Amino acid sequence: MFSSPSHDTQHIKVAVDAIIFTVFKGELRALLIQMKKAPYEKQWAFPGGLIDNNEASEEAARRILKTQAGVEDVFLEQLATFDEPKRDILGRVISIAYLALVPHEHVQLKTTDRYMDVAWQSMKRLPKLAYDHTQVAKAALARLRSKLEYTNIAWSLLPTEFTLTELQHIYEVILDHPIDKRNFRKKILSLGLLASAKKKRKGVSHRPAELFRFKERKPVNIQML
Amino acid sequence: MFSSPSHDTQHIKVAVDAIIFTVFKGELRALLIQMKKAPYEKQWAFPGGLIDNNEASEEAARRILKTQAGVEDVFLEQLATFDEPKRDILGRVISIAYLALVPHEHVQLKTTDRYMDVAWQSMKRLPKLAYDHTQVAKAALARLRSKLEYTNIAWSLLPTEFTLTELQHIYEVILDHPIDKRNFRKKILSLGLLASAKKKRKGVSHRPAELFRFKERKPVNIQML
DNA sequence: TCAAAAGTGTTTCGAGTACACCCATGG
DNA sequence: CCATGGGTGTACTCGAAACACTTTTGA
Repeated sequence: MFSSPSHDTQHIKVAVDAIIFTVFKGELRALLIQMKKAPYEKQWAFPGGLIDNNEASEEAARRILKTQAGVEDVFLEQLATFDEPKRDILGRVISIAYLALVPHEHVQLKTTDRYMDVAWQSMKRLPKLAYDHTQVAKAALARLRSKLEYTNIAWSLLPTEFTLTELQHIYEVILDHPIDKRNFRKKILSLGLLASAKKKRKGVSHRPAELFRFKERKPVNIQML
Repeated sequence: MFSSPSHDTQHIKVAVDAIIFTVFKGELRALLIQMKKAPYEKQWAFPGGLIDNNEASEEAARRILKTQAGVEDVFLEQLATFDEPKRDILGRVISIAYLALVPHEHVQLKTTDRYMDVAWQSMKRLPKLAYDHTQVAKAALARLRSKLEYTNIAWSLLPTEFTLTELQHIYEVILDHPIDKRNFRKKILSLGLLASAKKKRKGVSHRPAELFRFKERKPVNIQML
C-alpha cells in the first residue's frame, strides 16, 4: 500500500465514465456523446471526466450525469476500472466506470456546445467508440443482464407505475429473447416485489391494463431466472 | 473524459491491493501483512502498492503478489476500486483491489524486513485492518462466494490432482455450510468439468480415494448451486 | 364488429434434496 | 479387527417450461 516501486513520482490521472442505459422504442440504448476536440474529433464515447481532488468517484459520476445528461436520482453502481496504459492517446488516465439506469421518461437530453452531439444509441448498432469504450460497453451490458436476473433493478428503468407487459418488455429487450407471458406473470407476482396501484392504464384502444408499483425502489436480491 | 472540473491539477495516487485467499487447516484464510511504519504501525492490511506509470493495474497486482508473497501463476481478477477521499490518512490514494486465489501448497511465505509480519489469517477471526480494508475484505468474500456458485474457480484453490472430498471441503469452508456428499458428487460429476486421474491417493489409513483433475484450469461459467 | 393487447390454468419434466449403509485400507 | 474416511441409489417435492383461449376496450 505505501511503498512505490517507481523511482520518480506517479503521473496518472483518474477519471470516471458513466454508462447510462435506458429502454426506449423497443431497444436498449446507451447515452453517448460525440466529441469535438482532436484527436477524438467526431468520435462517440460515454460521458465522463476527471474526478476532483476531494471527490469520491461515485459523486463524480453523479456530477457528470447531472451536468452532461441532465439526469438525477438514478440507479448507479461501480462497474470496473479500466487502466490500460495506452487507452488514452493524450496520457495515462485510468477510468472508473459506472453503470447507470434510468427510465427514459426522466431524461431531457441537454445539448451543449461542448459536444457535437448527444444521443441515445441502440446497443445493437453501436458506432465505433473512442478510448476502450467498446470494451466498457460490453462489460456494462454483461453486468446489466446478470443484475436483471438476480436483482429487482428493473424498477430503475421504469416510472413508478407500469403495467406487467411493460415490465416484461424490459426483460425481453435486455435479455434479447421472448418470454412467455403467463410464466412471467406467475413468477414476478410470486416474488412479492410488486403492489397493485389499483388503477388502470387509460386512453388505450384495447383492454386497459392494471398498473403496478415496485414496493421497494432500491436494490434487492431475488432469483428471476 | 477529457474535461476536468478542477481548476488546479489532480493530486491523486493510484494503488492496487491484493486480497489473496486460500483454504488451509479447514478455514478460509487471507494473506495479511503487519506494517511497521507510522501512522499504520502494527496494523494489519492486505498487501499492495502504487502502480508504475506504464504498468497496467493487473500487472501491478501480479508484481506485488510475487514480491510480497512469493506467489506466481495465480487466479486473479479485478474486484473493485476503493476511493473514499479519506481512506488513507497520508493523502488521496485510490486503490484498485484484486482478488487472488491460490492452493496453499503453492505458497512459500516470504518474510521480509519491510513488514513486522506476514500471515494467513482466518476470515472468521480477522483483526482490525488498516485503511478501508475491512470493507475490502467483505467485498472480496462476497465475490468469492458468488463465483464459487456459478463458475469453476475452485480449481484455483486446489493442486492439479485432488479427491472429491477435498473439493467438497473447499465449498463447505467457503460457503460455510455442510453439503451432502452424495448430492455434491452427483452434481459436480454431471457438470463434466472433471476427469479422473486414474490414480488413488496413497499413504492414508483408510480406503484410498480416487484422484481427479479439472479438465480446464481456467474460468468457465457453470451453475453449481 | 373488429383490432389490439390484457388476462388467466394445467400438465409435464427435470433438478434439488433428503437420507443410510457397505467398502477398502493401514495400523 | 478396528477405526477412518470412500463410495454409492432412490424417492419425493417443487419450480421451470410449454402451451391457447376468453375478455375488455376504443375506433
